[in-house]
Formats: sequence, C-alpha cells, structure tokens
Amino acid sequence: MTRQRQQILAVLAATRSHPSAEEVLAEVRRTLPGVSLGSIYRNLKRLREAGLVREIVTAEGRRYDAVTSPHPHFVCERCSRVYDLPEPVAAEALRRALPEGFAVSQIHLELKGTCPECGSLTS
Amino acid sequence: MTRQRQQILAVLAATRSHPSAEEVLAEVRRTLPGVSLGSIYRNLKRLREAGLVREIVTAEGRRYDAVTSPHPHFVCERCSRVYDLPEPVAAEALRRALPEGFAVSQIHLELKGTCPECGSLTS
DNA sequence: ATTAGTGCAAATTGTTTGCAGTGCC
DNA sequence: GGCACTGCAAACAATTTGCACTAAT
Repeated sequence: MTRQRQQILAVLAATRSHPSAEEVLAEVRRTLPGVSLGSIYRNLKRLREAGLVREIVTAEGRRYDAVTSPHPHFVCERCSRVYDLPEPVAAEALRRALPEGFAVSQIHLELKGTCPECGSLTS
Repeated sequence: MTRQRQQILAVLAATRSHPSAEEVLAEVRRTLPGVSLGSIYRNLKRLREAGLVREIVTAEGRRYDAVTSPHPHFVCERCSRVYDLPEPVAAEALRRALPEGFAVSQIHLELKGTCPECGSLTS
C-alpha cells in the first residue's frame, strides 16, 4: 500500500461525486503532484481487485467509488452525474427469482433519467 | 432504412446472444459481405436513437440487443455472456422510492456472477 | 538485494468522423 | 439532381503495457 494508493483511496472515500480516472488524477495531484495517469489506473485496478473500490461503467465512461455498502445509482442522462441511492429493494427476492445455476456476486441497479439539477432546464 | 440497417436489425432480432459491434459485423457480412465496421456503428446509433435497439454497457464492452420489452440482464463475470432475465421486480415501487426531483427514463438492472456454463469450472 | 511500485511514453482497443463515391427517390 | 448512406481510412479517446528507474523492506 504505497502513498499513491492510499491517496487514491482517500480521495474516493472523501467524495460522493463518483469521479472518473482523470478526475481522481487531478485530485491526487493536489497532494502528490508527480503522479501519473498510468499509476491511477493501475492502482484503481488493484483496489478494485481488493474489493475496496467499485467501478461504475456508464455509457459516458467509467467512474470510481470507494466501496461502502452495495447501493444502486442514478445516472443523469443530461449531465452524467452519478447519484447514490439508498438500498431500495429486496435484493433477496431478486436472488430467489433467478433461474437455477446462476450465482450472483453483485447486483447493479442503475436508473437513468434527469436529475433535479437538470430537470428544470428546457433543452 | 437501407439494406445494411435492416440486416443489422434482423441479426439482433434473431439472436439472444447480445453481440458486440464486431460480432454484429461478422454476422451481417454473411449476407452483405462488403459492410464496414463504421456503418455498423453508425446504424447501431441510429437504431438506438429510434428506440429499436438497446445498448448494454458492461465492463467488458458494449453489447447490443433488439428491443422487445425492457428486461434486466445477468452478466457472467467469467465468460462475459449476457443473459436475459424475466422482468422480476416492481419497477413502480422503485420509481416511488426515489427522492423528489428525479425523473426516471430507464431502469437498468444488472446482476453479475457466474452462469451455469461456468459455475462448475474450478478456475 | 530484492521486490513491488513508479513515471513516462508508446501501444492497444473501441468508437467516431471526414471524405469521396453510390444508390435510391 | 439531390440527399442520405456507404466503405474506407484516418482521427480520437480511454485504458493498458513495456521499460528503466526508485523506494521500501
């Protein structure tokens, strides 16, 4: 666990904004100016494998999130912001509804639409 | 609606395998040998805008699907196959559980884990 | 000393675009 | 003739990788 890796995790833990790799880079550079994008990607991958970070793949790109509890997201179609939602539904019911032979490791629920910030805009 | 576009739609309608753009290309070329990848992407985009095709963004790439009814998917973490699931849960309940100001246009539910094909394998 | 991790730059992959030519109304 | 659509190739963006160097145990 190097300084870089710690910083990345710290940045992710400190925000609810689900930053992209580039955004993580910018933020980490505020304390470690020399870091490279390659290291960000490498560390995000390791952290993901370690189960400390989650990757959210949207049509607009990949975003990262320090793992707390599994929760669904709301993705704004206009501004691409990702919002956390409280755990809403019976994941258990879902699991039971599944055909025989499927082993579920994650449930990823994503709603798309427009967020309050964008909802009022005309175009 | 050109021949190419029709073929692409036909290919997607004829399979439940959720092909990638490359796979669509290969399939379409069986009847229209000259088609290019650029046209596949262009047409997939148009078809998507027309609401005839759905794009499924997974960590492993984008897959395409002729739209029938909205349904959730199961993505195998080992082989990346995408499976259709029957509409399982109260989308309405979800919508109601959402904080004020969010307008939902699509609900995308994705389960990850291992599928029956892969479940028995050791590594 | 060894081993993992780094910065940098080049390579790779997936997708989009510009352009000149085609085919259909 | 005009306009949308094509194939091709070049452009692009996001992510990964190879390499020589550095830091920590």
